[in-house]
Amino acid sequence: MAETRLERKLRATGGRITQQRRLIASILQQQNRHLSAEEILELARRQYPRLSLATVYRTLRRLKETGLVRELRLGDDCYRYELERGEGHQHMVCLGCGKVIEFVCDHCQEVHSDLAVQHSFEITGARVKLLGYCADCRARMQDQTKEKN
Amino acid sequence: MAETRLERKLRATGGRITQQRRLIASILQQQNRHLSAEEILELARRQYPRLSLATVYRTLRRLKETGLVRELRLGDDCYRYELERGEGHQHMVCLGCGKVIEFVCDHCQEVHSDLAVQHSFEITGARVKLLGYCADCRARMQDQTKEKN
DNA sequence: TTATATGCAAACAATTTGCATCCTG
DNA sequence: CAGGATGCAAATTGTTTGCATATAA
Repeated sequence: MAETRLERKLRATGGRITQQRRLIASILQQQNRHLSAEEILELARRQYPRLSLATVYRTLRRLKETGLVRELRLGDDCYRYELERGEGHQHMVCLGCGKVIEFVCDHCQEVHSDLAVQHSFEITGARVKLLGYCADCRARMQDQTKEKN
Repeated sequence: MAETRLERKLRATGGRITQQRRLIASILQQQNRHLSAEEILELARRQYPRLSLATVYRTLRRLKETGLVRELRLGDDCYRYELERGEGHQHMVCLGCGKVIEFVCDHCQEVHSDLAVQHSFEITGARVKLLGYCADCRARMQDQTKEKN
């Protein structure tokens, strides 16, 4: 259970297990996608209306420090959070519609390791973000071009 | 000359060539590293003291749109800007001292292209950010551990 | 019981915007 | 000369913090 993992990690860093923390962790687990603090707040308030945004941020920071949560930027100016799943997935972000496509790339990881050795750098985390256009948006752009002719 | 390239690009998108824009572009060119808007302002004001931060941001946005400038996030909560050099370099960011190591990785680009094909995604830009610790910081951490013994 | 977590409101920092004025084309 | 660009100050947005209160251990 993620609950157990959460509790273990929190206790290991001298933290307490509160309703709020459990709730936020469970939301990240259920949704299984990069949520913003605001989105987490909204979802969490359905079950616990008095939750504050400050607590969401504080909890996310804590979970990030324990390594349970991964923090990223996808292009809209806010941090996004997702449960660390350990498979090191990465993201493609469509500049047309904002859609985010996840992918796992073992090959990337090998290349990164090689680079790290070359620069005597020790990698603790990698962020790959491919910007561009998804198939749908490209199709839409095609259509619009046709219309004009 | 970059001046010419700047002028061409700006005109192509219906923009005007002003002292401020020229200055900001030349700073990015000379410094040849990821600067924040504040840093650019500070450098620019040495030559043109009445420059405003708003103009810096507006100019950077414009240069980004024309493809002359690349915008990135390196971990300190502000955007950083660098002249688009076309060789698609990427960054390692040291979590200890903030140092940024640049690297060029042709192999990465190949892998990204393959991924794009697989997901029928069209890549217009790639951001790879490797987080971790540089050699200096690791050495320092070693020393500190020794001290305690 | 006591230190950690919370909620609320206020504080902050980075970026954007409205508007009168300036200047390029 | 007209419309885009600038400077200034005010506004916005996302995130953090201070403090009194609540709660897990």
